[in-house]
Amino acid sequence: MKEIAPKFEATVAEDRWYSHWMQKGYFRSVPDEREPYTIVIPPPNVTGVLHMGHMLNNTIQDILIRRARMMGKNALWVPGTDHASIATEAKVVNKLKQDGIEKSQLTREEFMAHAWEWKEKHGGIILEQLKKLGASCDWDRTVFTMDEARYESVIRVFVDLYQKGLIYRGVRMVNWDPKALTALSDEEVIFKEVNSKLYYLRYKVVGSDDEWLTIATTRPETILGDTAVCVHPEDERYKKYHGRQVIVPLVNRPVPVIVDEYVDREFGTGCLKITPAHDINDYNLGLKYKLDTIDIFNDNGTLSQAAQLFIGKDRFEVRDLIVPELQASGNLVKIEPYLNKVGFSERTDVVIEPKLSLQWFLNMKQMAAPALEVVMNDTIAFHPPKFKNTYRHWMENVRDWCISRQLWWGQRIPAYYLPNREVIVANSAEEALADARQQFPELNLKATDLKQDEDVLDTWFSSWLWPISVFDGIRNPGNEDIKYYYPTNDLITAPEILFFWVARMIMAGQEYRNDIPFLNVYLTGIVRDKLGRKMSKSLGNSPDPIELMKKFGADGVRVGMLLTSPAGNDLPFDESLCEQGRNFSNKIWNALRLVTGWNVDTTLPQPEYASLSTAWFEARFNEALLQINEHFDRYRLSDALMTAYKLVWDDFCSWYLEMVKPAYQQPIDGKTFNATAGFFNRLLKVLHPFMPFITEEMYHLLNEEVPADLIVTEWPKVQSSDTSLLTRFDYAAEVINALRALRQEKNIPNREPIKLLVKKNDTVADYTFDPLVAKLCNLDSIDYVDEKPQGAFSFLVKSTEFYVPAGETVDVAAELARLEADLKYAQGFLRSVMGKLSNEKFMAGAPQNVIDNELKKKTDTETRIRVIGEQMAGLKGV
RNA sequence: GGGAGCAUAGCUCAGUUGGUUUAGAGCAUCUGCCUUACAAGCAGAGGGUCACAGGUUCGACUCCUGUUGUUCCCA
Repeated sequence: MKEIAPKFEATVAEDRWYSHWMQKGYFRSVPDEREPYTIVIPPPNVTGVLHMGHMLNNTIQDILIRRARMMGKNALWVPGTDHASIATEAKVVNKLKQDGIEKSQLTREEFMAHAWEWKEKHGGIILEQLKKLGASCDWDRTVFTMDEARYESVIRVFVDLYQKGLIYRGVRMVNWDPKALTALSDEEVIFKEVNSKLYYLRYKVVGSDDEWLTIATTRPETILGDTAVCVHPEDERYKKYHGRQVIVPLVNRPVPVIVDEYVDREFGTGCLKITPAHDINDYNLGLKYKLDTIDIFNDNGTLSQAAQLFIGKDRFEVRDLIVPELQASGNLVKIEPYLNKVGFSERTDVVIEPKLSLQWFLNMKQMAAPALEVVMNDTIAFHPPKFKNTYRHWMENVRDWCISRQLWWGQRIPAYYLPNREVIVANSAEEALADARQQFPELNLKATDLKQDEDVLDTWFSSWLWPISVFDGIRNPGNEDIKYYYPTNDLITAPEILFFWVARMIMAGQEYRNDIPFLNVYLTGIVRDKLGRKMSKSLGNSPDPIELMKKFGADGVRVGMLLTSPAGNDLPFDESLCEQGRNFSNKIWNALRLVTGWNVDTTLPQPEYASLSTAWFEARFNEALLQINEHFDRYRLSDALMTAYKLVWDDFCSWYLEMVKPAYQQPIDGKTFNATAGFFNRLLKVLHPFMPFITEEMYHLLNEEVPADLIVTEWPKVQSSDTSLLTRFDYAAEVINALRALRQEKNIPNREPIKLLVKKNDTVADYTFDPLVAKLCNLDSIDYVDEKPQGAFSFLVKSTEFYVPAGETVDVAAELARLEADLKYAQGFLRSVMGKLSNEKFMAGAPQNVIDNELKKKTDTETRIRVIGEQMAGLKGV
């Protein structure tokens, strides 16, 4: 007998076990002869702090890793962080601003020094927080997307793809962030509905006295860049203007009326102004009709010289200023309220300005085809598979990837410009110089003649190499780690980055390893609040994960996160989920207190009820373990957890422990105790991936001598057992439940023993569990009778009648009402069975086993109806 | 506007090639219990026209069509 604290002190135990595991090096993995099991973490941003999305995502990864470790695999979970160009640079710029320093005052080198300082100070916070959660990452392998190996890998890949002709530089319409002063990828633009206005403006037709074309626009300030207006070729209203010119208001520029089917005749007036420099569709029309392109904006969103008017003023200020001027000039027809979608920068939240600029692009077509193929043919399995559709849609319509960003924090593009405007792409300035000298010996180039591109690469251009670069597989493709761990097994991430991360990793894998980067992609949902809103810092609707873990324990929170989050489904988070997790911790803790509190007397023989109980639980455990393994194999982690939860709470605690529990202050026999402790150990193993801390603690409390810590013990194996006990137990459980209900209904206290009489009808009675029924229901005796006894309460299980002799009079009316309800149900059920059996087509068409089953239902139900009828007759006859 | 997904109990979800009772679980709700591991608990109970309308089939939550609602992606 051992004294166990009445409550599990989560915080203390968590710190203690985590450092113990670390000190023992259990998370460490090096290649050996075992089968590897690998996960690379989706690297969190260095700017980030742990949020609920990370909690969900990393809990899942830890569960998979811990189970794999227990299954004897060489399990490796590689941690690391992402440099997050835009977000980090913004943070550093803000921080400097607070210190009174403008980025523009600094050299690139000075700024980078500040940025690294910031990273060293704040960049590791999130990894420390993951340790609180129990994340069993191999911390010795922690990497960063901008550390030396990763930086160099990115540069090499850029050079390689450039040499393969897949990277090119071109003028394109990009999403320009006028605050961050950088181009953004399409994925970094968030469209929001905005209440704006639709301005109707009339343009005078050249060579007419009073003929006008009226256009509708949400951006009147952009008319300064107009170089055409466009109408639909079939639009009767405008046919007479084909080939004419109109005058752009205020700047009085004559522009052509062009004709194209792109125009939506129903929208606005059916007449569209064309501003090729500031709208992607207009840009394409501009290319098609060789229109002039007038860029009226500066990089910071103010108007440029080219606009002629309002020079230097902000675009939104100009929108307000230009309207009265248009009114004064007689060009404003009307203004209507209008709801439209406007793109905002994900990082700075300013309105995106479509802008023409010179950027670096990666051609995606060629790489997309094989990447699509491996997903469609399930070489890489998506969980759940419904995301294959979305993936295909994107991959079939893939567009070139703008990989340059006008920032400093990131991998600087290794392109070097020569005085003659030629460009050399090389791994280093030295190589570039050598290369340039060879190509242009006449220039007599010095190192200072080469000017490196000012821009850096998109952060995803380093993330897409992650499963390879964490093992240094770009620089050293033959190294032991990459050969052993790649391809990795499972990737756990959110569907929202399926394209710009997952798809690109698949492409990079095929390009640089000629192999997929992972076998399975598990897509988590989004953690939402009760109102269904995405949790976000700006809404302030996200609980602090660290506080949650303090309150409910890391195990409780892990269980809470998993309870209602099947793959691919959003998780409507509520603290009560963690509370449920905490309650479960408390439940198993108390079960431990019960079992360790028993006095064991090895001289005692094992009672019959106890040997039955252990045989039954053995069968039940194996049945559940089989299901749990299946759920894991199918990545149904919520279901695996729920199966374990019910196995522990219902089967082990509510049934089994009550079944074997010795009488108050009585000792338990050694055989039963050992069996119980054995079950408990196996249950702890099954729970360990979900609740690592409390299970490790309990494992040590339960066992006097622990050969190995729970974290590295073997996952239980399914053993053969007497499965017939399961159905026989279910029957006994029905009897027990009926007896408990009877006691409650008739107010018979538990401590008052009762007698049970059994009248079997047709079916052979099963005596197996009689000793247990007797123990759990405090029965004096169980007797089998042929005749219905008088003056007794009765109930039916299947078609067997059970009687409990009543000390008082039986409420005949109540008993009859209950039987009447039973009868009605049975009769209704029989009707539906008979409906099938009397249907000739059913008899002809249904398979034999289905027909047999219906026939069995028929005889069973008929017997039951007969028995109920007899009971009712008996009651009426009294 | 184009595409995809989803719709089962108050909530979150299972329901595996159509046939194991007249559809299950967890939570929540209600009723009774401080019974000696656990009130963070125990013992029970109620709760669903499987979104709607058709169709295929001996048989539909499951397959097909349409409608409505909803979410996401793309424009």
